[in-house]
Amino acid sequence: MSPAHRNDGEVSAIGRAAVLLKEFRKGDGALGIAELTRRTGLPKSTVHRTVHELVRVGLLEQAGSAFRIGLLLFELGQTAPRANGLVEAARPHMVNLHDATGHNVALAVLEEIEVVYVEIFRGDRGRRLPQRVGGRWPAHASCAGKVMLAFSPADKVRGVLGGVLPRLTDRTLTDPPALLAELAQIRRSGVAFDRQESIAGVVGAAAPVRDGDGAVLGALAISGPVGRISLSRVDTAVRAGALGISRDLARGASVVRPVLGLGR
Amino acid sequence: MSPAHRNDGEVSAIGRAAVLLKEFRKGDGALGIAELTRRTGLPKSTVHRTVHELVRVGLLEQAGSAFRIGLLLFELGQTAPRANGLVEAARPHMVNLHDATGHNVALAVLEEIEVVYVEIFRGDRGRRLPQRVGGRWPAHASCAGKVMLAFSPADKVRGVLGGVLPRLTDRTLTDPPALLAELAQIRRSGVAFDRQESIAGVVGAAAPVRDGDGAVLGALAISGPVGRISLSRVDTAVRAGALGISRDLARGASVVRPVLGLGR
DNA sequence: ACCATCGTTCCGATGAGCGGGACTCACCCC
DNA sequence: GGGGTGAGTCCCGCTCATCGGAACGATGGT
Repeated sequence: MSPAHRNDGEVSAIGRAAVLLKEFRKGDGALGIAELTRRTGLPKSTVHRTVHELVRVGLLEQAGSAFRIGLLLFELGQTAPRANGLVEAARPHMVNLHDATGHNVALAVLEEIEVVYVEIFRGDRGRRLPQRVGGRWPAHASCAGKVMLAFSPADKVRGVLGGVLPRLTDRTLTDPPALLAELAQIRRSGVAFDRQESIAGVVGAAAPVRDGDGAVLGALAISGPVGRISLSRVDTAVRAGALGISRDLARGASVVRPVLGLGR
Repeated sequence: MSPAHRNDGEVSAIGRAAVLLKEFRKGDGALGIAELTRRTGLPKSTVHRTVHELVRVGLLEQAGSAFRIGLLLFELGQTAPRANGLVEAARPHMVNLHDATGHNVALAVLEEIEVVYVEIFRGDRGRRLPQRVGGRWPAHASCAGKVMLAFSPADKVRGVLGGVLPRLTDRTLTDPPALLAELAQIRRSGVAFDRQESIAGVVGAAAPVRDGDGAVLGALAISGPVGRISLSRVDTAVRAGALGISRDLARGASVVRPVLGLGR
């Protein structure tokens, strides 16, 4: 009822729980009740009750008087199907690319207006890159994101362009017409480049990974420090890698697990 | 109020949500409303409402008329702190062991009466093993579980012995006194063996991984098909590997992230 | 045309969740 | 010692979101 609207429109108990869980994405480790209260703006007693409930069901775990992600979440996250089949098919190709180039090799999927990295092999100089497996990045400011947007239905792209496009570097494309032109160009060439649009001093290239029906499931990207990486050379490598993954996905057909049950 | 008690004592909305989420651990991919209703025993309309709420907050995602783990869960699972620092420290040592032996190399932590595998490198013949990253296994029927139990406080062990100890093979230790004697022996030797106690035809050895204070954080295990793996030889390798990881953990001290922020 | 099974929607009753506020510690600084 | 600050915990009356039985529409196999 307060005129100021909440973070999201969270009314349900589950919504509040999700708001609390999301605070742990930033990877700050363990958080206390007061810290969560401050960050979420929820009433302290609500945070207290909800967090303890989350501990009871195993989604969080208690470490002293602070709380952190529980192993149940780790367990559930490992079974995320969209990531799973894709990563398994991609890994060998990613290793090859990583060995051959020595640069950062990443696999990402598109979620709303952001990309989520599902696997990363870091290059020699890549230890300091902020991208993490499971982390997010604005789609318009990443070659992986741009290539996935380029092959997305128009309404999805419109959704991205509708919001504000954060400017991460002075080269980030934040102008909708410019971005649309770039996407059209990517659609023609089949590859997207990041020319210091995400991080100053870092460039990269990305190509789409498709399933047997041609639908784009994700993107393979190679990136590295400007000067130490040749985009024209990486261009073909990343295309070949993405095609290889796509072919394996089409052959393996069943994105379903090849694992045997033995329940539990 | 029904005399028959539910699966767990779930009364809260969060509890019901967790019951639903746990159904996805088995890795069956996408589940429909009716399927979830059947498995959980919850009323259909409750399942419907709760699942759609979970989709709204991003914990699940909708694929046609079925539902599956959402990327938010993948993301949260990746930040599970207990697993994270440990895996990062362990990975190089695990790769070495894997290259040197060609057998399955696994890293596990203890949660209640089960182990959770946080990283696995499969050996040549290991494709068919049912253990998965993020999967669980009864602690008493695994060398990794036994070695962690051996160095756990007595009341934790009592909790394990209190319940029923499932018999996975005809060699599984299910007799509390026998198991206690085994744990004492492990405490003396510092290494635990699995002599076809978890899976017929598979043997292995495990050693504890400790932090700087000597507290046991997890266990490193090597396993392989009986006959193709020599326990006496693997014994020393797994001890050395576990010590190496422990040393790196103590040096790296801060189990905290070395990553730079760049929020979101 | 029938039946089975799916997902969806409705709606009255109720109790779980809500949250303001009070409480208890532990700690630090006058 | 006294007073402040900020932590986690607890209480309790109000109320609104949750609950779940039941009805509904869509689908598809026989």
